[in-house]
Amino acid sequence: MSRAALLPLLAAHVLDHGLGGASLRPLAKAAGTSDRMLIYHFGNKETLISDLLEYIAGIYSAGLDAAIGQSRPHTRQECFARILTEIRAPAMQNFMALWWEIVAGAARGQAGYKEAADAMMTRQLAWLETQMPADDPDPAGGARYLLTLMEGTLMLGTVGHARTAREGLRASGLAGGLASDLVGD
Amino acid sequence: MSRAALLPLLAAHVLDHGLGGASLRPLAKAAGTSDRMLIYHFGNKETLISDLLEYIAGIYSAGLDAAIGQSRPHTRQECFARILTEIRAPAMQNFMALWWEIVAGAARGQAGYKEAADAMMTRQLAWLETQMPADDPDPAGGARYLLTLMEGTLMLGTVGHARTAREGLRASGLAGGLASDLVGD
DNA sequence: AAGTTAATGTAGCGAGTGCTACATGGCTTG
DNA sequence: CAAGCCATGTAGCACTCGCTACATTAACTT
Repeated sequence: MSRAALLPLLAAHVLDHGLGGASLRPLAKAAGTSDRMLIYHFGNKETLISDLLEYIAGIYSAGLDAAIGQSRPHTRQECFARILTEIRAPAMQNFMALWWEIVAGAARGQAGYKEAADAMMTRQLAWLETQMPADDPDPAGGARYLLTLMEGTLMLGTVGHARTAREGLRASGLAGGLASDLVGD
Repeated sequence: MSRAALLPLLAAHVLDHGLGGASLRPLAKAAGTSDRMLIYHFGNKETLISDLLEYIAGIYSAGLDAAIGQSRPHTRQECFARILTEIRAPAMQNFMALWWEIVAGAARGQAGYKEAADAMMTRQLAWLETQMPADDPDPAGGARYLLTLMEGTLMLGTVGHARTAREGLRASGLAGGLASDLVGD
C-alpha cells in the first residue's frame, strides 16, 4: 500500500484516538499494515506525524471549501451563528479534540504542529471572509474579529465554560436572539 | 517526603517538560524520590496527574490573586491590555504551554483535566471582573466578553496568527492605539 | 522492651516503545 | 532467463512504561 493510500486511514485513527498516545503498532493496525512498513514509507515517526498533520490540514481545508454556502448571511450575527453551527456539528467533534492537541503541540514547538495549525487557521480565516455579509463595512477586519471571538468561544466551550462565552457574546451584541442558543452549553 | 511537599516539585517539572510525556521515573527524579514512592503516595498515575492538576489550578489562582493591581483601569481597552501583559509575561509562558495541554485533555475527557481547566477559567473570570473599569455599564457581561476575546487572541498567538488577532481586535475597537503593540507578533 | 505501623530501597515483571537486520516474494528490465 | 529493485513478513534489540513483591529501617504506641 502506498504512502498516499495510508494517510486517510492513519488520519481516521488519529481523529478517533488522539494524537498524543498514537504509537506505530496501533496506527499500523488501523491502516492494515505493520509498524515495519510505516517506518519504511515515512522514515521515522516524527516525519510520519508531520506528514499526517499536513494531510489533515488539507482535508480540513477541503471540508471548509465544500461547506461554503451559496447564500451569504446578511449580518455578522448570522455569519457568526452559521460558522459556529458548522463547527459544532457532530462530525467535527473529533476535529475539535484533535485541534487542541495540535495547538498544544504548537505551543511546545513539536515538529509540524505549528505549520499545520497555521495552515488550518489561515484557511479558516479565508473561508470566514467569503462568508461575511456582502455589505459589511470592513469584511477583512470583521472576519478577523469574528475568528478571534469564535476561537475563544470554542475554547471556553470545551472546558465547560460555554455559558461564560454565551453571556460574553450577548454582552457584545453578537449573540442577541438568533445565536444565543447556538453557542452550546 | 510528604505528598504536600511533593506537589510543587512535580508541578515545576510538568511546567517545564509538559504534561503529555510525563512519566513516573522522570517525575520522581525531579522530585527527589522514586517512582515507587509516587505510587505509594498517590495510588496510581491517573490520581497523581489529577491531584497535580488540581494543585496547579490552585497556584494559578493564587498567582492571579497576587497580581491584582491596586489601581483599576479606566477603560475596557486598558483592562484588556493589562491582562494580556500579565499573561504574556515570560514567567507565564510555561503556564500557557501547559494550558493547551489541559484544554486538549479536557476535550478528550481525560480524568481531572476538565475540572482543572474549569477551575482556572472560573478564577480567571473572577479576577477579570475585579479588574473591570469602575464605571463600566456591564462589568459582568463585559468581563465575559473580554475573556472570550482574550482566549481567542491567545490561541491565535500560539499558532502563529497573532497578527490575525491583532487586526481583529483593531477592527473591534478594542486594540486601538494603546493595546495594539501588546498583542504580540 | 515489645509490637505496630509508616516510609523507603532493591529488583523485577509483563507489556509496549521506535526502530533494525535479514530474508523473501514478486515485478520489471536488461 | 537473469538481475536487480520494490515491497513485505519475521524476529528481535534495547529501552521505557506503570506497577508490584519483598525486605528493611525508623518512629511511635503500649
